[in-house]
Amino acid sequence: MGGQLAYRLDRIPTPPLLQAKTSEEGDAGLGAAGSVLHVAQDREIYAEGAAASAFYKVVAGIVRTCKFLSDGRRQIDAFYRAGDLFGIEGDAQHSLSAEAVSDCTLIAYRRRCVDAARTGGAGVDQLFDHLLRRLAQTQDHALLLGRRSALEKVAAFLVDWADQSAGRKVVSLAMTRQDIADYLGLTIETVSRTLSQLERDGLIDMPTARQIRLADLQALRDLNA
Amino acid sequence: MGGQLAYRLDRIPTPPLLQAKTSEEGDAGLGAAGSVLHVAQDREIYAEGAAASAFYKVVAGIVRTCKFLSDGRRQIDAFYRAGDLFGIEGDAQHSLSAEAVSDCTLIAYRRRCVDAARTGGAGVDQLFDHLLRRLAQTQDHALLLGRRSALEKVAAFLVDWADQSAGRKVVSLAMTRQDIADYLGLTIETVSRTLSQLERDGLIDMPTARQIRLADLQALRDLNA
DNA sequence: CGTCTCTTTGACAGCATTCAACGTGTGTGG
DNA sequence: CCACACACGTTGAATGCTGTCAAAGAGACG
Repeated sequence: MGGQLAYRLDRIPTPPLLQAKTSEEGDAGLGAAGSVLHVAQDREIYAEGAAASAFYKVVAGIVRTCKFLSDGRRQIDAFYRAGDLFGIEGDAQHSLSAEAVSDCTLIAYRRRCVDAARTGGAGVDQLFDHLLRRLAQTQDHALLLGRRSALEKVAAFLVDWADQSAGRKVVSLAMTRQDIADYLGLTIETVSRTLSQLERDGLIDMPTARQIRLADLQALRDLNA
Repeated sequence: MGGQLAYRLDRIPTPPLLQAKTSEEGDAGLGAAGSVLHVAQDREIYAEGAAASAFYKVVAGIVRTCKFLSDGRRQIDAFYRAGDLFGIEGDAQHSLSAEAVSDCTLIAYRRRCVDAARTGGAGVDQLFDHLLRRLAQTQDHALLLGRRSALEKVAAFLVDWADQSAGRKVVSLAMTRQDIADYLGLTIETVSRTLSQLERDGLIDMPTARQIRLADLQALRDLNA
């Protein structure tokens, strides 16, 4: 567990640089104005511990939220896709950092929308739903991290990602093997080996490394009985 | 990962049997009446998937919430102590099961208190805080499960538990080694071995298996840099 | 004092990691 | 158009951490 240091520290992204555009637009759901911004691939959106002055909605692209240990080990908490909210905090500070997996378009909302909702304003219900769903997802993730084998983890990841991809059987992975590994609590090599094994066993096809066809979706699901 | 089946299935608790007393008492915080009930050690409070008709506050004793895989593998999500709330769900069903680690006294609140709060009623703020705190804790737990070694996990558990025990240096563990293992994503043997190693190294003393004195709290904290 | 559960310890096996080398794909410049 | 660099991904060999299987120790309780 020691040798990851130099290796992993290399991967820590550059400081935040939000190339915000000045456009403003309303948002029916939250009833609050938000400013659109673009973030380049691998750029940090906010750091763990940074002031939580805003939260975000993904318009396009993929976002990851993660935590780091002091020696560079990383745990990805979640990937966010178009339509997802992230960065809502109770504290004044963000408890995770957020980074762009691919080039992203986001809408930033002012934090006080959350505070307003908490005291009974509009959007309470929506925020509640979001928090409850995130909590349930994080609990499922903990079960996966604590009690599943590498094979089960990778299968679960593929099935989840496929479900979110409108049920299509070919999933396009926006993230690297390193991202997948840090999401599943594995190493990049184990992820790669496990995918190869799934392909040998006929459960998946990999036309390219980032394009995965789920040839036997049922078998993949069964791995997570 | 296979041989756990028969072994683990033995540990699944008996069906719910809430020996509710008929007393009623007001609760200043939530502004809602709750009924007091007692649950014996290892009894189930509610099952995963059961109707979430109520949520609970711990008056005395320790509660665990957990998830099971179909083969009996268990992941404990959290331990709750006097004053803690648990069982608040967005869905109609509980996403985790809850069990009494020790004999417990609880207050059950009607679920509609949550629904009322969601639509802007009293207690919104309190519920929000609870959810946000739980989410942050679960995210930390995921980092521990995914990226920490056995030694780091056990040290983190002891430090956490000590923090919650009013900072005293001698912690009384209400739970078994099996509970600790299922919380940390380890086996009972690894937990035991790791505790023995910490004792050999002088970081802790174990007068009894359930009484642990943190002899070198700083060193324990340093294990989780 | 025996029984039962919980815990500890030992020996061994196996899965995931580590370390290392080799492919593969893409973009750039000659 | 090809050569090269570079990042990303795959594969192999060996180590090691944690799990598995087994047995013995320690308390609690009747």
